[in-house]
Amino acid sequence: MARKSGSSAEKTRPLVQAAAKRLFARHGYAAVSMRQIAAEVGVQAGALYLYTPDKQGLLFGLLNTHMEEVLAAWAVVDPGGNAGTRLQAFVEFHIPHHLERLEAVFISYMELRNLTPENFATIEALRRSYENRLEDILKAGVSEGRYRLEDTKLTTMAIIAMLNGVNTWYKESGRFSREQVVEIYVDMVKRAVGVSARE
Amino acid sequence: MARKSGSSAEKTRPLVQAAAKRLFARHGYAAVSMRQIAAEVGVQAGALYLYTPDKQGLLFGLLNTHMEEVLAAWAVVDPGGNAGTRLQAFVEFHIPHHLERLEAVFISYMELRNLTPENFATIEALRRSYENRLEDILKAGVSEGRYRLEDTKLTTMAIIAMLNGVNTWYKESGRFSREQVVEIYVDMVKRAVGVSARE
DNA sequence: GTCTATACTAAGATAGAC
DNA sequence: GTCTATCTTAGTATAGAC
Repeated sequence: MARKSGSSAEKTRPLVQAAAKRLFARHGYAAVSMRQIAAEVGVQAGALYLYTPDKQGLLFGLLNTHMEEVLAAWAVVDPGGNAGTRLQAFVEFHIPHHLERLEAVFISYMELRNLTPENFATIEALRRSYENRLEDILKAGVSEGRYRLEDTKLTTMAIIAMLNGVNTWYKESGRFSREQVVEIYVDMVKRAVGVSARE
Repeated sequence: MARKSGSSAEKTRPLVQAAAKRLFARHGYAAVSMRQIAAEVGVQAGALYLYTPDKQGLLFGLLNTHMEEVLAAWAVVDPGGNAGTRLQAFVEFHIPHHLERLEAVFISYMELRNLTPENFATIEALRRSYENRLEDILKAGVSEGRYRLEDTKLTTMAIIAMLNGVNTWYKESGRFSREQVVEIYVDMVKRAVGVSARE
């Protein structure tokens, strides 16, 4: 049953994506050649075109997968309930999730301008969708009279920037464990939205 | 006295830097060719090598100038005195200064990996130096018993990330003026370091 | 499914005329 | 100080053998 020539296609495909992710993250999309990616995988440049229509397709595939994964993962752990609980859960989700995906996150911020306009629009919509998850929490918190903040959109951007910043400096070998970092950021975020640290 | 052939060199040099800045910011260092830069300036590719040893020199020059400018500008406006005054001044300096230099800031974050190791070390040292200006304020604030925060280094990184984030979303045509954004961020930063909004 | 070979285009940098 | 011309290298992508 099924295909005869076992074929290593379904082994090679993920290898191509992994190699592209690693190389794009390290050297940048524009600086990486199809030959380099092929060399990493251990095939010839021409063989890559079995798995992607072109170089752009590799980049878009990575970013699209990454964004959909973030959204799906948050949907799973979102506890619902009051804004206080959800805001804390969001920080506790966001930091470790993104620390686990350093390369994809890096590419997502650096290579947006190398997407075609259509692809850019798709990724941008997903990103906004994720930001809206946070803003909805802040809006709910304001409605509940729980937060004291000037503007939910602006505060959303400030919090996301702060949380994403962790990816740029966190070292596994550093002074803080991930759990400690998360705890400190939970406190900082709560204070930033106008909740006392010990609610 | 002085040179005979008036020469437009001292007019062309800044044009080259400006064109490189604009193009690197828009398309990325790796994606921009010397021919494109030359075309923007209105000279031939070969002529660029009168003003830079190579493409790398253009990138390094931009980043180096940018970082030294930030440090010098803060040194001028740093009010000294107590940490509360200085922290507010830092936020009021940082946001507009960086909004005025969108392209240079963008390049400074995106193109670090395209610097040679030596050049990277130089720029990185300048960047750290700037971060230390903020951390010193936080340390002073802690000594003065003014702030309630877990860790000055980590809080420094969080604040810088938050402030830099403004560059990614601020639009002149948006709902807030720069002054309003600064005011809101001053409040958020003060709360994040553990000071009540109305100190 | 992968390889070799190649068409085509463009890159960074330099030499030498003007 | 700038131009034209060119060297050398490397890029994306495709065709066709195996």
